[in-house]
Amino acid sequence: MVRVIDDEDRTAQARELAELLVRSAEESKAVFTGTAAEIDLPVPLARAIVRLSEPAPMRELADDLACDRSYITNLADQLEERGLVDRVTGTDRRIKLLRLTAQGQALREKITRRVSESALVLRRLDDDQRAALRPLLEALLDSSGES
Amino acid sequence: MVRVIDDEDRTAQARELAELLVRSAEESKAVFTGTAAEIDLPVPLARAIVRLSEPAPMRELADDLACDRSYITNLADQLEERGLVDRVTGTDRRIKLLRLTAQGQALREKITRRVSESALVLRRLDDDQRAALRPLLEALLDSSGES
DNA sequence: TATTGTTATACTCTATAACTATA
DNA sequence: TATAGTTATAGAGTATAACAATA
Repeated sequence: MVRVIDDEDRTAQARELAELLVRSAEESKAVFTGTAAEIDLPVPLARAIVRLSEPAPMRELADDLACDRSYITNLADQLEERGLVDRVTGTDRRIKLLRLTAQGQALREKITRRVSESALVLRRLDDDQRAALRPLLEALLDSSGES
Repeated sequence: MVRVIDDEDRTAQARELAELLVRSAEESKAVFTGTAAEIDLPVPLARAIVRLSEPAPMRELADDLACDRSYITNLADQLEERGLVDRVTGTDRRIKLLRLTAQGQALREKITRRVSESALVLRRLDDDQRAALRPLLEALLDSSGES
């Protein structure tokens, strides 16, 4: 008895799989959201802090977070108000680096530690499962085979 | 030579994996977003239409889409303006069912067909890869092992 | 009294366009 | 003239609270 998968089945199953994928990612993101909430920090600010492992030009942050420069100004203002970053003028005086304050660094460590501890990929998958998952996601993301 | 994975490695790799997962889902969602754009329909309206395979109480839709009842009213207004749904009073007269019009149904079919055709899980993974991916995502989502 | 849907309002996230300062 | 950041403004998406109708 040969296992045959016709196109209709395949499509229906693919849809289910895509939904699973999106839900998995959403649950994973929920861990981050929850951590940010515990710390009483809006998610966008938390995301910015995590990227600031070292001082970075605002422009660079805009590229990293895939958003407009003006929005980074907005985030920087909020982070500054909370005493979490300083703006440091660069040697090219047009550039401003965002640098975590001591308080900002402490918060960054807290966030990354908590997120790591509760990451779903750690809590729900074992080493083998993680090893199996990676190449599949890489194949999914690999745009070299783009149609 | 034994392959040892210490905790620090594991955490770093898990973070990478979580990022891959989120990016995969985002690319998958981008397919949906692109389809909605082609059809000139805001994403939330497209999502609602997809759920309406058959008439459903607004309340139910709110549960499905995990949002507030008032927001469903908002969506329903927009869908109605576009001639894509009707509001049908239920036998319990408090309830209103959202029902796709002929035009709405046609649009729904167009959306689901296009999304299926361009789904990343179909275009980038083969049958075996999809079969391997599913149980991993299920393990990730399985909350029975919740801590 | 509890539930469904509606209204008015407001908040969060993010972008666009025009601007200033520096290069 | 091109680039970095800023300002003012606007838009999308979504929620909260108070309300009306029905159960």
